[in-house]
Amino acid sequence: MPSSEFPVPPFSSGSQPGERGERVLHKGQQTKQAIVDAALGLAAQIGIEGLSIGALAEVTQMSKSGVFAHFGSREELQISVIREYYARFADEVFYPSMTQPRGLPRVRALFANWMKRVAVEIQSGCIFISGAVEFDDRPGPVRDALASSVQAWLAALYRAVVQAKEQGHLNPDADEEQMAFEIHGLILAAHYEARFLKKPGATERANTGFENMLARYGKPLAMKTPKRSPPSSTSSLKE
Amino acid sequence: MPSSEFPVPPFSSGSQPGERGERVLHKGQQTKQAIVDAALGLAAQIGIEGLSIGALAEVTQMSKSGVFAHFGSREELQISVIREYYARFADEVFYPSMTQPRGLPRVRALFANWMKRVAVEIQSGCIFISGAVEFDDRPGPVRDALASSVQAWLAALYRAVVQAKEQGHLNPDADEEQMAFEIHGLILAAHYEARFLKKPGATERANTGFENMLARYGKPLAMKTPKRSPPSSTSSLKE
DNA sequence: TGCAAAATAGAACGATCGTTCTTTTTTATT
DNA sequence: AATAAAAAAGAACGATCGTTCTATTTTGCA
Repeated sequence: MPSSEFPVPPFSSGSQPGERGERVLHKGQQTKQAIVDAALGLAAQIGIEGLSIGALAEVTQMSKSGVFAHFGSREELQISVIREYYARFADEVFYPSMTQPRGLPRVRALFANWMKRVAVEIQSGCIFISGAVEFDDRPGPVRDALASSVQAWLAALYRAVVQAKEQGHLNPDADEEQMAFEIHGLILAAHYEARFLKKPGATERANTGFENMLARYGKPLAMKTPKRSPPSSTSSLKE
Repeated sequence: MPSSEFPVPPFSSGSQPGERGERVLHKGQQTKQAIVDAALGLAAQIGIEGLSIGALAEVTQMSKSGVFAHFGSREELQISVIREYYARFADEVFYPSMTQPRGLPRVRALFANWMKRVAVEIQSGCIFISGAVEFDDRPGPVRDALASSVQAWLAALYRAVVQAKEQGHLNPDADEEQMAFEIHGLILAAHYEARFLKKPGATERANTGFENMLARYGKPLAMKTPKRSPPSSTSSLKE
């Protein structure tokens, strides 16, 4: 029961064909993957709502109905895109950070990897941000997939902060939820000012803000004397 | 030359009819105002891009062409909405804060009034946020109107922080741009977590973050001895 | 190699979009 | 009250949207 896992993809997935037992890689599934890839790039730029089957057919050099047949509805296409985005986010940000030891190092890694991704998304766009705006007032399965994805990620970040405090890397009165909130704010501000306002130096400001935050919440330097760290039952850095 | 003014509305307004000399209030102008009002409410919910003339005609009980005639194009309608939103933002957040004395009190007022507005926008939506996402990749006059509006506001916030440092209310090595950036992040995080994720307590977290920030950047308590404040040439709180 | 199944294409649907043009109604002024 | 101007309505346009249905092509397996 490894608690370090990124929560099981929080999608009420309608039993995706081909994800279960079958070993044969049918042609349809690989073109479907190609469509999702193209849709992801398109959705990052113009948003999940802006995603149209016609434009997607043009990009993939297919017919509208050919594209459509793989999903059965636009909503299912949108959810597939969110699922793919979620998986990549986990691969690029979450899992690499898990190689770092629990506590502050892992929190730092999560933030650093997140920022590395933000630097790219300043050009390409971030679905978790644009989607939040598009679906904040629009209930339905797409919104649910989006919200549960974001919540899974923010929960993972929060858990890492909690562990940092447990490890004694943070001030005992540090509020973990508050820290996660402020980190989130730094990312959002960087994205806003860089991608929309095209203001330079936004990512550096986010990094500075993160360091400032750690200086505030981190163990005060006066107490930096190495006292015996409480031996964690499950030692080492695995989880 | 009052430098405290919210910058002249940064719109390359094509000489709005009726805004100049004429005293007579023609019927058309007041229905146009009614349309803009309705459009503002609609745009806050579904976004500036989601704004459609058909839906707007339904809300205002008019014909599509009747609505359209007042603007000549959808873009001009969108810009009118942004202009209106900008004016209301100035009236609700900026001008009331200017009654506070220059320095930290005014910065606090700006943030407090901003948060007061955010509390409402969590229900109704914020055009400066949704618009940023919608137009971060879409050049044109609408984007220009939006960006210059946001920049004018952020510049006003920045100026207030600079003044706070000038007044000796902040640490001498406090970075004003960094502070404005972090404040912006707090607002964005509050909006994101409250409006999209429906997580409770987001506005309180933003307030806490603001206080934390002031505790970090503010004058250290040790120096709290009331030294003669440098007499400002233009005394009092007017500007 | 043949043949069923899967994958893709093509055409058409109703709906909505912004916009244009024409006609009718309302307003403001003499 | 008459009249010209302004405001609003109505109808239609081409385009795009998601979706459905049918036909064609491609694939994978016997």
